[in-house]
Parts: sequence; C-alpha cells; structure tokens
Amino acid sequence: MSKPSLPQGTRDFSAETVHKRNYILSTIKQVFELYGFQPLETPAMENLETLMGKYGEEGDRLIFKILNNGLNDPKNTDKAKAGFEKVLEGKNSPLLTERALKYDLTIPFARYVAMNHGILTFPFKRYQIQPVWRADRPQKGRYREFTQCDADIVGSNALMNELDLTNIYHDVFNKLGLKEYTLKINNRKILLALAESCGGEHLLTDITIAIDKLDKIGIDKVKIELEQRGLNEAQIKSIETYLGINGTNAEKLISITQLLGVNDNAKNGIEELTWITQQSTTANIEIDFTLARGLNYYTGSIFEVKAPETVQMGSIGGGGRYDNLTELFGVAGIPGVGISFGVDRIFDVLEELNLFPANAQLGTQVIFFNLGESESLYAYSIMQDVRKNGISAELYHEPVKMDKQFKFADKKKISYAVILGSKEIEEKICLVKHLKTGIQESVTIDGLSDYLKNKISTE
RNA sequence: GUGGUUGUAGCUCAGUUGGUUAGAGCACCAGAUUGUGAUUCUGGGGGUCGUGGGUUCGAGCCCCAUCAUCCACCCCA
Repeated sequence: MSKPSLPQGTRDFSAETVHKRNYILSTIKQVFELYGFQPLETPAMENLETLMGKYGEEGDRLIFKILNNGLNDPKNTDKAKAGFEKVLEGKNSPLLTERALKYDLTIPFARYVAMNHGILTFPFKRYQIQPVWRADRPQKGRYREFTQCDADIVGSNALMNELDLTNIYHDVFNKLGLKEYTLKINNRKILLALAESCGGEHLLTDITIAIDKLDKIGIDKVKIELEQRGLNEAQIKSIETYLGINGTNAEKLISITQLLGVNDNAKNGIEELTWITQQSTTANIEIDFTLARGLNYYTGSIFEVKAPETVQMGSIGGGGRYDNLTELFGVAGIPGVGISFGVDRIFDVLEELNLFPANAQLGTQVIFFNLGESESLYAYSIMQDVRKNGISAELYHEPVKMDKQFKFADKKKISYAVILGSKEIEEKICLVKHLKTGIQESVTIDGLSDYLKNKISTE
C-alpha cells in the first residue's frame, strides 16, 4: 500500500485551525442572525442539470461531476458506451453523470427559492455557510474544496437591503478587529451606461472583464485588452476617462454625473450610490468606478471588500444585486441582493495581523498530574467536580516523571497544572501551578473549582 | 486546461562527474535525576530517498510515466 495522501487542493484542519475558523464563522453567523437572516443548508450534490450553464463555459468546465453508479451492470453497457462517446466530444451525458458537487451557494439557493417560492415569506433573508468544490488548479489561497459564506435577501428591491449588507460587513470586520478594511462599491447600471455611451449594451461584458483586471495589470494592459476585444480608439479613450475619476466619494459622484449623467441608466445608478453612501455611517465605504466584478448576473449595486493595505491579499468579500436569479428555474420576478465572505482569506489576514484572540484557540485549561495509582484516582474525582464547573480538564494518563507531564502540558498549551499527591491529600489541599509564570499556590481542595474559575476568567 | 518549481528521518535541509552500509540540526525515547519544566552529558529508535517503470556492473543522482506541492496564466473566493 502506498503512503496515504490527500486529493489535490484539499486540506485537513487541525484542532487549532478549526478553533480559529469557528471563531470567524461564529462571529459572522452571530451578525447575520442579528440582522434577521435565517440559516439554510443544501446538499453537497445537485443534479448536474441544475448547475450546468449557470457559470459560463469556464465554470461548466470546473464543476466536479459524479460518475453514475451501476455502469458495470451488463444491461447498462450500451448506455455507458454511448455516454462515453459524448464525453469524448466534450459534452456531458446523463447516461454517465447525472449529479455534480455544488460549485457555489448562490445557484442552489436560487433552486431552493424557485422550488419553495409558494411557501416562503418575502423578502426572504437567508445565510448559508457550506463547503463548495471547484476542479480548478490549486495555488495561493485557492483550493478545490473551500467554504463559502453567503447572505442574500430576495424578493425586495429596497435599497435598505444594500444598507443592511454594508452594515453587516462593518459589524463583522469590527468584531474581528479588522477595522482598516475598505468596502468598495459601484453600480452595474453605471457600467451599463458606460457601455451604451461606447456604442452599445453588447459591449458590457467585454468592458467589465477588461476593467476588472485594472488593479492587477494596470491601465496600459487594460487598454490593450479592450483593443483585443474589438473596441476602437475613441471608445477606449472614454473608458480611460471614466477609469481616471478620483477624489472623495462626493467628488466622484459629481465627476460621474458630468461624464454620464445624461444617460438614464447612469442616473439611476448614481442615485442609488448616492443614497447608500449618504445613509451609511461608516468611513470605510469607498466609491470605486473601476470595480466591475466578473459575474454577469449582477444588475445593480456591486460590492467588494479589501483587506488593509499592509497585507497582500485580494478581495476578502464581495456581492451585489441581481434582478432575476430564479428565472433560470422558471420563477420570474424575484430580485435579490447578496454578499459573501471569503473565509479562508479572512483567516490568512487575521493570522498575518495577529488578530486572533487567545481564547479563540483554547483547548484543555487544567491538567491534573498523575502521581501514582491511588493518588490519581483521588485526583480523578476532584477533576470531575472541576469539569462540572465548566472548566475543561484532563488527568495525565499514567504515573510518569513530572518532567514528562510538564512537557505534555506545555505542548498542549494548558495553562494550569494541579499537583495532588499523598501529602496534599492528607492536608486536604492541592498545589496549583500557572505554567506560563511558574507561580504556584496552595489551595484547599474544596475551593479548587472556584479558585480556577476565578483565575481563568481574569486571565 | 497551459507553462514552470519542488518532493531524502516527525520538522528544516545537505548529499560531489552515477560508486562501500544515505547524513546533519531540531524533535523524540531512555539514563545521569523516584515530587517541580532549564542547562549539560551519555546512550537509543527511527528512511522501500513520493510512487511505478527504464538505462547501467552499479541509481537518492540520468530517462519516461504518475501522484502530490508551490508559483504564474486562464478563471475565481
């Protein structure tokens, strides 16, 4: 047998990592619920048909497909071969694969809303935290299995929802200690107006894909890309002017009105942006007309969250408004707006800035040293009392040299050691040693739980 | 999907133009030390050199394949 290994792009999470991830996830969850969102979970797999064609050609290629069972049954041989022929042509075939792992949380959510729109109360606010899978080539900060963390409101056009979502970002990042984040905001209607002023709505996709890369490749290369996508010099010129707008939020709104204000779509978009930035009380919101976001289903406000500039990290969250997500599943007229947190990247940022609180990684708090068979049995009964008081405790599993027991405690980052030997038992006391400072105190056995509770809470 | 990088002990790595029985530091275990973490000393366990083929008298080293890794592109979180 060969050495055990993990599939490409997947990870095991150690206790420390799980504790830290849970700290992030429970913080987000708490805020979501505070804003009236309810949880939803959907299966790991969906029917392939549900997912295909929803993420563009590239996306279809990256969906993990699940091979049907029973293909080796002789009565299925012809079907399997026919299906295989189709796959060789680059097509999918239900003869071979009917199910796939979910690729994101949005499409399964849309499917859920389409299936249940009769019984849901609108506006429907749900959050969802689950793993998704993509058959992408892994690299820095990119995995084949990763956790998405979404909140959406469907069935309402009110801009109040956008305001709520920006405040959720603010609350979450403040609770996580990431006060220097930037929430970039733009409106797809303004981009649409830009496309129209350049010659037509059909240019929207090409323009958004190109300017979405501005951050990464610079203005010159964006111009080259626009040229390759078939735009002429005058069109590129006006896009460059658009991208050059800067200043405070208020100044940007004036500039954009001068540039595109005659266009109805632009007017709407600018109105929406103005309202959101005026109502929002946080200083972290920044209008950014270069923000485009690749996903084509966005139709109104779009968001993206940047980590503080001191850390080299792409976006740690994003979202936007869409008009007709459920139309794909035959239910029209349900608009929505949503946001997403990039949990893995937030993890890396908090790690780099050392923002995890010490209690985010707490394991065992107290260890009882094992000083012999009868002593340890006595210690065990005392330990049970300590556990009843909500303090996580363990007893060293065998009577070995204290040196070894100290090292064990050290490795497990346990804060306190309780020494309870024959001498102490006789005197009805025990010695409690704080392992970081080496300070040792004598405590009565009856008072041990209270002593530890007090110590741990004031640490 | 395209191009490149790396893979040797638990960890970090060395290993000469292919040549005896593959090394170091850290970690681990035991003893010096049978109730207080250090230091020091002594001894010890650990490797099918990612995997499978090939070339060769001989392969950790060369060739092919494969798996994993990291990086860039594409795309995206």
